[in-house]
Amino acid sequence: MFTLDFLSNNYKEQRTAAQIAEEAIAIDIISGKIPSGKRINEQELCQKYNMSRTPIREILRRIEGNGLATSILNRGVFAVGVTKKDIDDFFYLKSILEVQCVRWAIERIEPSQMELLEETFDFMQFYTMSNDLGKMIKINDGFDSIIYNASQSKELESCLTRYNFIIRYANSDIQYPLNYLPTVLEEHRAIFDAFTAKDPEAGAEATEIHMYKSMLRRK
Amino acid sequence: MFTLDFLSNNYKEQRTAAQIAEEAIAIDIISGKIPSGKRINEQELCQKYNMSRTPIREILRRIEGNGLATSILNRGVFAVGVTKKDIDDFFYLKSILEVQCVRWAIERIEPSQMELLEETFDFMQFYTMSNDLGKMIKINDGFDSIIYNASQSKELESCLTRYNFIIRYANSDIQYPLNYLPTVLEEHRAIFDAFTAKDPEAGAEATEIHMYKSMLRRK
DNA sequence: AATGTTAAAATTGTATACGATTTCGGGAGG
DNA sequence: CCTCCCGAAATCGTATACAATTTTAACATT
Repeated sequence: MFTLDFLSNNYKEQRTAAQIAEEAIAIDIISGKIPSGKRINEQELCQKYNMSRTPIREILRRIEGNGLATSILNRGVFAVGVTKKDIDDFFYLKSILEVQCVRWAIERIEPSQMELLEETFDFMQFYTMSNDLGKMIKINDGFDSIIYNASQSKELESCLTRYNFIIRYANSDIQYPLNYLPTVLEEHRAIFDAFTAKDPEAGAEATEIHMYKSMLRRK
Repeated sequence: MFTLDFLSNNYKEQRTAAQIAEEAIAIDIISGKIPSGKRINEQELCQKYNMSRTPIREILRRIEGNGLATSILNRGVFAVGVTKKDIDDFFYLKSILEVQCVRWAIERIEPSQMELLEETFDFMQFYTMSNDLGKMIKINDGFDSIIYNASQSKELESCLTRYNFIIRYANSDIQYPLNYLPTVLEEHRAIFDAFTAKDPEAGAEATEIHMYKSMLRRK
């Protein structure tokens, strides 16, 4: 039925146990379940995720590479948490980078991606009418990731994906006012229209407005 | 003699063999010595850096976390190179982020950091007079890193540091015109003046100009 | 009580071993 | 000559072993 992967609930990428554990550990650090600065004990993780130290250590190195931990020689790896201020920074940087992302995406988007974006926007209209918040949140993410991809900038895409991941799990909740769905639809429509008009500056401006209003919706 | 660490040649952080190997491998990927997409053989690295597979694999995981490699289950890790277009992106993103960085730095800088910045700018004037390009390049980096630090944004600091690292080793050479030193000094003076005047918007504008001219100086 | 010492326990860093999977190359069959 | 199959070699992922370092906790000294 759906041509858009991210709408399907059953859709799951094949992931190894190590990848699952990595995401879980990353979320634990971001959410503060593992407190910032705390030494992360390898043995505990071995027991918790039922693996030997070798894969656990590799996971920790990857997390370190992602900036969520630092290691000190012979003393282990320490969680690097995400403070309230960090989240503010991430939001601000996200808004700056999304503006540039939309600008590039409008300049560089390919026909197949444009089709996907059109299809996605149709779904957004549909879910706004049917008042389905859950589906809407999901498809918003899909809308964003198409744009990230269309920008053809690996760096922008990975930065923004990372920011969204951190923002999501750092319990920085969002207020959903009563008219949230139609409001956000109109914000997206402005961006979408800039894509159909192939007008990067209009897209940048619409994104700036959307980002500003998103920040206001934060608790 | 020097109170500024980064001016001393003998100054070297204590680093483990693994950290040295990691940087070397990262540079090999960035510079293209390890071609993009090539599978990275663990055994070869073991021989080259004289370690067993365990630490080599951990290094590769960290590099993976930094986006310079991807791994495919049971097939190994593959270099993710930096294309000419990637460098263009990095330059562009760097200029956007440095503008914000200066804005925040002027808002947030602490007295001790301001002293350091003043001291550093004095050295810049001195090395411009004595026409010492090598020292000037070094102290420019120092000037930048003080500002990165003063922005009090971990994310900005790590992003910009990474961009500079990649730009440096991706053989994207810079042209040094005859009047390079005095020209760049004036660009920096405009930024420095904004710090003394505590005027974030003036700093942002001066940085935008500086970034724009830096991009023009690229080959 | 506070401080310094020291030996045991815990933890990290590295090497090695081994099963599982992939890659490679030669030979059979078309 | 090309394709397919299959066994050997190479390579990867994980477990385990052991050396090096740090942490701890008890004890002695002041």
